[in-house]
Amino acid sequence: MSSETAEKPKIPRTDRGRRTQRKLLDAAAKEFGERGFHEASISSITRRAGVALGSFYTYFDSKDAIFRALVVDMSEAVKTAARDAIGTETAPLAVERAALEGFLRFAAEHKEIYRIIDEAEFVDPASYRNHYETIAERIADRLAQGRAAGAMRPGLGEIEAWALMGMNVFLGLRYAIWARDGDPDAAKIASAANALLAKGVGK
Amino acid sequence: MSSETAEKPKIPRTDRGRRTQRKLLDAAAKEFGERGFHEASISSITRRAGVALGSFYTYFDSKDAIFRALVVDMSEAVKTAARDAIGTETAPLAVERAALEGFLRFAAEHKEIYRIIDEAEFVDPASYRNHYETIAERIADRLAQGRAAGAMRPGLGEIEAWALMGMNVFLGLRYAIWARDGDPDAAKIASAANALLAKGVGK
DNA sequence: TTGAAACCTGAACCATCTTTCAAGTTTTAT
DNA sequence: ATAAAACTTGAAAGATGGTTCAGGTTTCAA
Repeated sequence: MSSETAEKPKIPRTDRGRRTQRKLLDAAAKEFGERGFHEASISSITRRAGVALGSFYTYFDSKDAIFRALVVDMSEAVKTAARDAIGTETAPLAVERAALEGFLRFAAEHKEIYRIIDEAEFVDPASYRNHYETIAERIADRLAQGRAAGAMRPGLGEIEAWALMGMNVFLGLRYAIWARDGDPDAAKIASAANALLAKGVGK
Repeated sequence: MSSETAEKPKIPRTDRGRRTQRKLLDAAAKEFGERGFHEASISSITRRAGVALGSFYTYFDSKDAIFRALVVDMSEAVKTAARDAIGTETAPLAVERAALEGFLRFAAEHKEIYRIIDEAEFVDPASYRNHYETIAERIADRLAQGRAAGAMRPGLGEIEAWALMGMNVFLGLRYAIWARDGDPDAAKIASAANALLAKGVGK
Protein backbone atom coordinates (compact mmCIF):
# COMPACT_ATOMS: atom_id res chain seq x y z
CA MET A 1 0.00 0.00 0.00
CA SER A 2 2.66 2.48 0.95
CA SER A 3 4.96 3.64 -1.82
CA GLU A 4 7.92 3.01 0.46
CA THR A 5 7.72 -0.77 0.65
CA ALA A 6 10.61 -2.42 -1.12
CA GLU A 7 8.56 -3.96 -3.92
CA LYS A 8 10.98 -6.30 -5.57
CA PRO A 9 10.16 -6.56 -9.28
CA LYS A 10 9.53 -10.32 -9.54
CA ILE A 11 10.93 -10.62 -13.04
CA PRO A 12 10.25 -13.95 -14.78
CA ARG A 13 13.38 -15.82 -15.77
CA THR A 14 12.02 -18.07 -18.48
CA ASP A 15 9.90 -17.62 -21.58
CA ARG A 16 7.06 -19.50 -20.01
CA GLY A 17 7.20 -17.10 -17.08
CA ARG A 18 7.18 -14.06 -19.29
CA ARG A 19 4.20 -15.39 -21.19
CA THR A 20 2.27 -16.03 -18.02
CA GLN A 21 3.06 -12.62 -16.62
CA ARG A 22 1.88 -10.97 -19.81
CA LYS A 23 -1.30 -13.03 -19.82
CA LEU A 24 -1.96 -11.82 -16.30
CA LEU A 25 -1.32 -8.21 -17.23
CA ASP A 26 -3.64 -8.37 -20.23
CA ALA A 27 -6.33 -10.12 -18.25
CA ALA A 28 -5.98 -7.54 -15.50
CA ALA A 29 -6.38 -4.67 -17.98
CA LYS A 30 -9.70 -6.15 -19.07
CA GLU A 31 -10.85 -7.03 -15.57
CA PHE A 32 -9.98 -3.66 -14.03
CA GLY A 33 -11.35 -1.86 -17.08
CA GLU A 34 -14.68 -3.65 -16.91
CA ARG A 35 -15.24 -3.85 -13.20
CA GLY A 36 -13.01 -1.29 -11.56
CA PHE A 37 -10.36 -2.02 -8.98
CA HIS A 38 -12.48 -3.15 -6.08
CA GLU A 39 -15.03 -5.14 -7.99
CA ALA A 40 -12.23 -6.88 -9.81
CA SER A 41 -11.03 -10.11 -8.24
CA ILE A 42 -7.74 -11.86 -8.56
CA SER A 43 -9.43 -15.17 -9.14
CA SER A 44 -11.28 -13.64 -12.06
CA ILE A 45 -8.02 -12.28 -13.44
CA THR A 46 -6.34 -15.67 -13.23
CA ARG A 47 -9.42 -17.30 -14.73
CA ARG A 48 -9.31 -14.91 -17.68
CA ALA A 49 -5.61 -15.52 -18.02
CA GLY A 50 -6.11 -19.27 -17.83
CA VAL A 51 -3.70 -19.83 -14.96
CA ALA A 52 -4.10 -21.00 -11.40
CA LEU A 53 -4.90 -18.58 -8.63
CA GLY A 54 -1.65 -19.25 -6.85
CA SER A 55 0.41 -18.36 -9.91
CA PHE A 56 -0.63 -14.78 -9.55
CA TYR A 57 1.65 -14.38 -6.58
CA THR A 58 4.62 -15.66 -8.50
CA TYR A 59 4.47 -12.46 -10.56
CA PHE A 60 2.83 -9.84 -8.40
CA ASP A 61 3.01 -9.17 -4.71
CA SER A 62 -0.56 -8.09 -4.42
CA LYS A 63 -3.63 -6.80 -6.18
CA ASP A 64 -2.26 -3.30 -5.66
CA ALA A 65 1.00 -4.24 -7.29
CA ILE A 66 -0.50 -5.47 -10.54
CA PHE A 67 -2.73 -2.43 -10.67
CA ARG A 68 0.26 -0.14 -10.27
CA ALA A 69 2.10 -1.98 -13.00
CA LEU A 70 -0.90 -1.48 -15.23
CA VAL A 71 -1.13 2.24 -14.52
CA VAL A 72 2.48 2.68 -15.55
CA ASP A 73 1.80 0.70 -18.73
CA MET A 74 -1.28 2.69 -19.70
CA SER A 75 0.29 5.98 -18.82
CA GLU A 76 3.11 5.15 -21.21
CA ALA A 77 0.67 4.04 -23.86
CA VAL A 78 -1.27 7.30 -23.79
CA LYS A 79 1.84 9.36 -24.13
CA THR A 80 3.13 7.19 -26.93
CA ALA A 81 -0.17 7.47 -28.79
CA ALA A 82 -0.05 11.24 -28.64
CA ARG A 83 3.58 11.41 -29.70
CA ASP A 84 3.02 9.03 -32.61
CA ALA A 85 0.03 11.03 -33.73
CA ILE A 86 2.08 14.21 -33.78
CA GLY A 87 4.38 12.46 -36.21
CA THR A 88 6.05 14.93 -38.49
CA GLU A 89 3.86 17.94 -37.79
CA THR A 90 5.88 21.01 -36.96
CA ALA A 91 3.51 23.96 -36.92
CA PRO A 92 2.66 24.47 -33.22
CA LEU A 93 -1.10 24.58 -33.67
CA ALA A 94 -1.06 21.60 -36.02
CA VAL A 95 0.92 19.71 -33.41
CA GLU A 96 -1.77 20.28 -30.79
CA ARG A 97 -4.47 19.30 -33.18
CA ALA A 98 -2.71 16.09 -34.13
CA ALA A 99 -2.00 15.22 -30.51
CA LEU A 100 -5.65 15.60 -29.56
CA GLU A 101 -6.92 13.71 -32.57
CA GLY A 102 -4.49 10.89 -31.85
CA PHE A 103 -5.52 10.81 -28.23
CA LEU A 104 -9.21 10.70 -29.11
CA ARG A 105 -8.68 7.79 -31.46
CA PHE A 106 -6.57 5.96 -28.92
CA ALA A 107 -9.13 6.47 -26.16
CA ALA A 108 -11.93 5.20 -28.38
CA GLU A 109 -9.93 2.01 -28.98
CA HIS A 110 -8.90 1.61 -25.35
CA LYS A 111 -11.79 2.78 -23.28
CA GLU A 112 -10.32 1.03 -20.26
CA ILE A 113 -7.59 3.63 -19.87
CA TYR A 114 -9.96 6.17 -18.43
CA ARG A 115 -11.18 3.84 -15.72
CA ILE A 116 -7.71 2.67 -14.90
CA ILE A 117 -6.06 6.08 -14.82
CA ASP A 118 -9.00 7.57 -12.97
CA GLU A 119 -9.07 4.85 -10.40
CA ALA A 120 -5.37 5.37 -9.80
CA GLU A 121 -6.44 8.51 -7.95
CA PHE A 122 -7.55 6.17 -5.19
CA VAL A 123 -5.39 3.12 -5.54
CA ASP A 124 -2.07 4.69 -6.49
CA PRO A 125 -2.24 8.46 -6.00
CA ALA A 126 1.43 9.00 -6.70
CA SER A 127 1.18 7.50 -10.18
CA TYR A 128 -2.01 9.36 -10.86
CA ARG A 129 -0.39 12.64 -10.05
CA ASN A 130 2.73 11.75 -11.91
CA HIS A 131 0.73 10.88 -14.98
CA TYR A 132 -0.89 14.28 -15.27
CA GLU A 133 2.11 16.26 -14.15
CA THR A 134 4.27 14.63 -16.80
CA ILE A 135 1.75 15.34 -19.52
CA ALA A 136 1.31 18.92 -18.36
CA GLU A 137 5.05 19.45 -18.53
CA ARG A 138 5.14 18.07 -22.02
CA ILE A 139 2.38 20.42 -23.11
CA ALA A 140 4.08 23.36 -21.43
CA ASP A 141 7.23 22.54 -23.40
CA ARG A 142 5.28 22.56 -26.62
CA LEU A 143 3.74 25.92 -25.78
CA ALA A 144 7.22 27.29 -25.13
CA GLN A 145 8.33 25.98 -28.50
CA GLY A 146 5.29 27.53 -30.12
CA ARG A 147 6.27 30.83 -28.59
CA ALA A 148 9.88 30.44 -29.72
CA ALA A 149 8.68 29.69 -33.24
CA GLY A 150 6.72 32.90 -33.15
CA ALA A 151 3.43 31.10 -33.63
CA MET A 152 2.10 31.68 -30.12
CA ARG A 153 1.81 34.67 -27.90
CA PRO A 154 3.99 35.25 -24.83
CA GLY A 155 2.87 34.45 -21.31
CA LEU A 156 1.90 30.83 -21.85
CA GLY A 157 2.97 28.55 -19.04
CA GLU A 158 1.82 25.95 -16.57
CA ILE A 159 -1.68 27.34 -16.20
CA GLU A 160 -2.33 27.18 -19.93
CA ALA A 161 -0.82 23.70 -20.09
CA TRP A 162 -3.19 22.37 -17.45
CA ALA A 163 -6.11 24.11 -19.10
CA LEU A 164 -5.27 22.53 -22.43
CA MET A 165 -4.81 19.12 -20.87
CA GLY A 166 -8.16 19.35 -19.10
CA MET A 167 -9.77 20.30 -22.35
CA ASN A 168 -8.35 17.25 -24.07
CA VAL A 169 -9.21 14.86 -21.26
CA PHE A 170 -12.80 15.98 -21.10
CA LEU A 171 -13.25 15.91 -24.84
CA GLY A 172 -12.00 12.35 -24.68
CA LEU A 173 -14.43 11.50 -21.92
CA ARG A 174 -17.39 12.91 -23.78
CA TYR A 175 -16.58 11.95 -27.37
CA ALA A 176 -14.47 8.82 -27.07
CA ILE A 177 -15.68 7.10 -23.92
CA TRP A 178 -19.26 8.34 -23.92
CA ALA A 179 -19.59 8.58 -27.69
CA ARG A 180 -23.15 8.85 -28.99
CA ASP A 181 -24.62 8.21 -32.39
CA GLY A 182 -24.40 11.33 -34.48
CA ASP A 183 -21.46 12.77 -32.60
CA PRO A 184 -18.83 14.55 -34.69
CA ASP A 185 -15.77 12.44 -35.47
CA ALA A 186 -12.32 12.83 -33.97
CA ALA A 187 -11.15 15.14 -36.74
CA LYS A 188 -14.11 17.47 -36.22
CA ILE A 189 -13.59 17.55 -32.47
CA ALA A 190 -9.91 18.25 -32.88
CA SER A 191 -10.66 21.05 -35.32
CA ALA A 192 -13.13 22.72 -33.04
CA ALA A 193 -10.78 22.45 -30.08
CA ASN A 194 -7.96 23.77 -32.21
CA ALA A 195 -10.01 26.78 -33.23
CA LEU A 196 -10.78 27.44 -29.58
CA LEU A 197 -7.11 27.21 -28.82
CA ALA A 198 -6.12 29.44 -31.71
CA LYS A 199 -8.52 32.28 -31.27
CA GLY A 200 -10.67 31.67 -28.21
CA VAL A 201 -14.36 32.43 -28.10
CA GLY A 202 -14.15 36.15 -28.90
CA LYS A 203 -15.45 37.50 -32.18
CA MET B 1 -26.06 -1.70 -6.69
CA SER B 2 -28.30 -1.58 -9.71
CA SER B 3 -30.08 1.67 -10.43
CA GLU B 4 -33.31 -0.28 -10.78
CA THR B 5 -33.75 -1.34 -7.16
CA ALA B 6 -36.71 0.40 -5.55
CA GLU B 7 -34.66 2.34 -3.00
CA LYS B 8 -37.24 3.72 -0.61
CA PRO B 9 -36.04 7.03 0.78
CA LYS B 10 -36.06 6.22 4.52
CA ILE B 11 -37.08 9.67 5.62
CA PRO B 12 -36.78 10.33 9.36
CA ARG B 13 -40.06 11.27 11.02
CA THR B 14 -38.80 13.06 14.09
CA ASP B 15 -36.29 15.79 14.83
CA ARG B 16 -34.03 13.37 16.53
CA GLY B 17 -34.08 11.24 13.42
CA ARG B 18 -33.28 14.14 11.14
CA ARG B 19 -30.37 15.16 13.36
CA THR B 20 -28.97 11.66 13.32
CA GLN B 21 -29.29 11.36 9.57
CA ARG B 22 -27.49 14.67 9.09
CA LYS B 23 -24.73 13.60 11.47
CA LEU B 24 -24.28 10.48 9.40
CA LEU B 25 -24.17 12.43 6.15
CA ASP B 26 -21.58 14.86 7.48
CA ALA B 27 -19.49 12.07 8.92
CA ALA B 28 -19.70 10.20 5.64
CA ALA B 29 -18.51 13.25 3.68
CA LYS B 30 -15.39 13.36 5.83
CA GLU B 31 -14.82 9.64 5.82
CA PHE B 32 -15.26 9.20 2.07
CA GLY B 33 -13.27 12.35 1.40
CA GLU B 34 -10.35 11.20 3.50
CA ARG B 35 -10.27 7.52 2.70
CA GLY B 36 -12.20 6.99 -0.50
CA PHE B 37 -15.23 4.76 -0.88
CA HIS B 38 -13.69 1.36 -0.35
CA GLU B 39 -11.29 2.27 2.42
CA ALA B 40 -14.12 4.00 4.21
CA SER B 41 -16.02 1.84 6.67
CA ILE B 42 -19.50 2.20 8.00
CA SER B 43 -18.36 1.61 11.54
CA SER B 44 -15.94 4.50 11.15
CA ILE B 45 -18.74 6.68 9.83
CA THR B 46 -20.98 5.85 12.76
CA ARG B 47 -18.07 6.36 15.15
CA ARG B 48 -17.45 9.84 13.71
CA ALA B 49 -21.15 10.56 13.89
CA GLY B 50 -21.33 9.30 17.45
CA VAL B 51 -24.10 6.81 16.85
CA ALA B 52 -24.31 3.05 17.00
CA LEU B 53 -23.43 0.93 14.01
CA GLY B 54 -26.93 -0.43 13.71
CA SER B 55 -28.46 3.03 13.50
CA PHE B 56 -26.86 3.48 10.14
CA TYR B 57 -29.37 1.11 8.59
CA THR B 58 -32.26 3.08 9.97
CA TYR B 59 -31.34 5.86 7.53
CA PHE B 60 -29.54 4.24 4.65
CA ASP B 61 -30.03 0.92 2.94
CA SER B 62 -26.36 0.36 2.30
CA LYS B 63 -22.93 1.89 1.98
CA ASP B 64 -23.74 2.55 -1.67
CA ALA B 65 -26.91 4.38 -0.74
CA ILE B 66 -25.27 6.91 1.54
CA PHE B 67 -22.56 7.48 -1.02
CA ARG B 68 -25.12 8.20 -3.69
CA ALA B 69 -26.91 10.61 -1.41
CA LEU B 70 -23.61 12.37 -0.87
CA VAL B 71 -22.84 12.64 -4.57
CA VAL B 72 -26.16 14.36 -5.18
CA ASP B 73 -25.42 16.74 -2.30
CA MET B 74 -21.95 17.65 -3.52
CA SER B 75 -23.00 17.95 -7.11
CA GLU B 76 -25.59 20.49 -6.03
CA ALA B 77 -23.06 22.30 -3.90
CA VAL B 78 -20.60 22.75 -6.77
CA LYS B 79 -23.24 24.15 -9.06
CA THR B 80 -24.50 26.48 -6.36
CA ALA B 81 -20.99 27.74 -5.67
CA ALA B 82 -20.46 28.61 -9.31
CA ARG B 83 -23.84 30.28 -9.64
CA ASP B 84 -23.33 32.32 -6.51
CA ALA B 85 -19.91 33.40 -7.69
CA ILE B 86 -21.35 34.64 -10.96
CA GLY B 87 -23.59 36.89 -8.90
CA THR B 88 -24.47 40.02 -10.82
CA GLU B 89 -21.89 39.74 -13.60
CA THR B 90 -23.45 40.10 -17.00
CA ALA B 91 -20.62 40.42 -19.52
CA PRO B 92 -20.18 36.89 -20.94
CA LEU B 93 -16.43 36.68 -20.41
CA ALA B 94 -16.69 38.16 -16.95
CA VAL B 95 -19.29 35.52 -16.14
CA GLU B 96 -16.92 32.72 -17.08
CA ARG B 97 -14.13 34.26 -15.10
CA ALA B 98 -16.30 34.63 -12.02
CA ALA B 99 -17.62 31.09 -12.32
CA LEU B 100 -14.11 29.67 -12.46
CA GLU B 101 -12.80 31.81 -9.65
CA GLY B 102 -15.76 30.81 -7.50
CA PHE B 103 -15.25 27.18 -8.32
CA LEU B 104 -11.56 27.35 -7.47
CA ARG B 105 -12.27 28.91 -4.10
CA PHE B 106 -14.98 26.39 -3.37
CA ALA B 107 -12.76 23.46 -4.30
CA ALA B 108 -9.96 24.76 -2.10
CA GLU B 109 -12.38 24.85 0.83
CA HIS B 110 -13.94 21.49 0.09
CA LYS B 111 -11.20 19.31 -1.25
CA GLU B 112 -13.34 16.25 -0.62
CA ILE B 113 -15.60 17.05 -3.56
CA TYR B 114 -13.01 15.91 -6.06
CA ARG B 115 -12.59 12.52 -4.45
CA ILE B 116 -16.29 12.03 -4.02
CA ILE B 117 -17.32 13.13 -7.50
CA ASP B 118 -14.43 11.25 -9.07
CA GLU B 119 -15.16 8.08 -7.19
CA ALA B 120 -18.76 8.27 -8.33
CA GLU B 121 -17.42 7.14 -11.69
CA PHE B 122 -17.09 3.71 -10.12
CA VAL B 123 -19.68 3.65 -7.40
CA ASP B 124 -22.52 5.52 -9.06
CA PRO B 125 -21.78 5.99 -12.76
CA ALA B 126 -25.18 7.45 -13.58
CA SER B 127 -24.73 10.31 -11.13
CA TYR B 128 -21.20 10.89 -12.30
CA ARG B 129 -22.32 11.25 -15.86
CA ASN B 130 -25.29 13.33 -14.89
CA HIS B 131 -23.07 15.67 -12.93
CA TYR B 132 -20.86 16.55 -15.87
CA GLU B 133 -23.61 16.54 -18.47
CA THR B 134 -25.63 18.99 -16.44
CA ILE B 135 -22.69 21.32 -16.01
CA ALA B 136 -21.80 21.09 -19.69
CA GLU B 137 -25.33 22.05 -20.64
CA ARG B 138 -25.20 25.00 -18.36
CA ILE B 139 -21.95 26.16 -19.91
CA ALA B 140 -23.32 25.65 -23.41
CA ASP B 141 -26.27 27.85 -22.49
CA ARG B 142 -23.94 30.58 -21.33
CA LEU B 143 -21.98 30.38 -24.56
CA ALA B 144 -25.21 30.73 -26.51
CA GLN B 145 -26.07 33.78 -24.45
CA GLY B 146 -22.62 35.19 -25.07
CA ARG B 147 -23.20 34.77 -28.76
CA ALA B 148 -26.63 36.36 -28.55
CA ALA B 149 -25.14 39.30 -26.68
CA GLY B 150 -22.66 39.72 -29.51
CA ALA B 151 -19.71 39.11 -27.21
CA MET B 152 -18.79 35.70 -28.59
CA ARG B 153 -18.29 34.31 -32.03
CA PRO B 154 -20.71 31.93 -33.73
CA GLY B 155 -20.22 28.20 -33.82
CA LEU B 156 -19.85 27.60 -30.10
CA GLY B 157 -21.66 24.52 -28.86
CA GLU B 158 -21.31 21.30 -26.94
CA ILE B 159 -17.70 20.72 -27.91
CA GLU B 160 -16.60 24.09 -26.63
CA ALA B 161 -18.65 23.61 -23.48
CA TRP B 162 -16.92 20.34 -22.64
CA ALA B 163 -13.55 21.85 -23.44
CA LEU B 164 -14.20 24.75 -21.10
CA MET B 165 -15.46 22.46 -18.37
CA GLY B 166 -12.38 20.27 -18.64
CA MET B 167 -10.20 23.32 -18.42
CA ASN B 168 -11.91 24.41 -15.22
CA VAL B 169 -11.87 20.97 -13.63
CA PHE B 170 -8.17 20.47 -14.27
CA LEU B 171 -7.26 23.95 -13.09
CA GLY B 172 -9.12 23.08 -9.91
CA LEU B 173 -7.26 19.82 -9.58
CA ARG B 174 -3.87 21.45 -10.00
CA TYR B 175 -4.37 24.75 -8.19
CA ALA B 176 -7.00 24.01 -5.57
CA ILE B 177 -6.54 20.37 -4.67
CA TRP B 178 -2.83 20.07 -5.38
CA ALA B 179 -1.98 23.65 -4.49
CA ARG B 180 1.71 24.34 -3.91
CA ASP B 181 3.50 27.15 -2.16
CA GLY B 182 4.09 29.98 -4.55
CA ASP B 183 1.22 29.08 -6.84
CA PRO B 184 -0.76 31.97 -8.28
CA ASP B 185 -4.01 32.71 -6.46
CA ALA B 186 -7.51 31.98 -7.70
CA ALA B 187 -7.88 35.41 -9.27
CA LYS B 188 -4.65 35.00 -11.24
CA ILE B 189 -5.63 31.56 -12.46
CA ALA B 190 -9.05 32.76 -13.49
CA SER B 191 -7.51 35.68 -15.35
CA ALA B 192 -5.10 33.51 -17.26
CA ALA B 193 -7.82 31.04 -18.15
CA ASN B 194 -10.06 33.88 -19.17
CA ALA B 195 -7.41 35.30 -21.47
CA LEU B 196 -7.02 31.87 -23.04
CA LEU B 197 -10.76 31.73 -23.52
CA ALA B 198 -10.95 35.21 -24.94
CA LYS B 199 -8.15 35.11 -27.46
CA GLY B 200 -6.56 31.66 -27.43
CA VAL B 201 -2.84 31.13 -27.71
CA GLY B 202 -2.32 32.90 -31.04
CA LYS B 203 -0.37 36.13 -31.25
C1' DT C 1 -50.95 8.81 31.13
C1' DT C 2 -50.33 5.46 27.92
C1' DG C 3 -49.72 2.86 23.87
C1' DA C 4 -47.61 2.86 19.47
C1' DA C 5 -44.23 4.30 16.45
C1' DA C 6 -39.79 5.80 15.87
C1' DC C 7 -35.36 5.31 17.05
C1' DC C 8 -31.09 3.29 19.12
C1' DT C 9 -27.76 -0.36 20.34
C1' DG C 10 -23.72 -3.50 19.49
C1' DA C 11 -22.69 -8.34 19.30
C1' DA C 12 -22.80 -11.78 16.02
C1' DC C 13 -23.52 -13.47 11.42
C1' DC C 14 -21.91 -14.14 7.06
C1' DA C 15 -20.16 -13.57 2.48
C1' DT C 16 -16.28 -12.17 0.06
C1' DC C 17 -11.98 -12.18 -1.36
C1' DT C 18 -6.81 -11.76 -0.70
C1' DT C 19 -2.96 -14.31 0.43
C1' DT C 20 -0.34 -18.48 1.85
C1' DC C 21 1.53 -22.91 1.31
C1' DA C 22 3.03 -27.57 0.55
C1' DA C 23 3.33 -30.53 -3.03
C1' DG C 24 3.77 -31.48 -8.03
C1' DT C 25 5.50 -30.29 -12.95
C1' DT C 26 8.33 -28.14 -16.43
C1' DT C 27 12.44 -25.86 -17.94
C1' DT C 28 17.30 -24.88 -17.95
C1' DA C 29 22.07 -25.72 -17.52
C1' DT C 30 25.76 -28.80 -16.86
C1' DA D 1 20.94 -37.72 -17.74
C1' DT D 2 20.31 -35.19 -13.71
C1' DA D 3 19.73 -31.87 -10.38
C1' DA D 4 18.48 -27.27 -9.36
C1' DA D 5 15.70 -23.50 -10.39
C1' DA D 6 11.63 -21.81 -12.15
C1' DC D 7 7.11 -22.33 -12.47
C1' DT D 8 2.25 -24.18 -11.48
C1' DT D 9 -1.54 -25.71 -8.74
C1' DG D 10 -5.87 -25.18 -5.89
C1' DA D 11 -7.41 -25.97 -1.30
C1' DA D 12 -7.60 -23.63 2.86
C1' DA D 13 -6.31 -20.04 6.12
C1' DG D 14 -7.22 -15.42 7.56
C1' DA D 15 -9.00 -10.87 7.56
C1' DT D 16 -12.14 -7.61 6.71
C1' DG D 17 -16.20 -5.25 7.11
C1' DG D 18 -21.12 -4.97 5.40
C1' DT D 19 -25.50 -6.30 7.19
C1' DT D 20 -28.92 -8.32 10.39
C1' DC D 21 -31.46 -8.74 14.50
C1' DA D 22 -33.69 -9.03 18.96
C1' DG D 23 -34.27 -6.33 22.58
C1' DG D 24 -34.14 -1.74 24.90
C1' DT D 25 -35.09 3.51 24.99
C1' DT D 26 -37.08 7.85 23.52
C1' DT D 27 -40.55 10.61 21.27
C1' DC D 28 -45.15 11.64 19.83
C1' DA D 29 -50.07 12.01 19.76
C1' DA D 30 -54.41 11.37 21.89
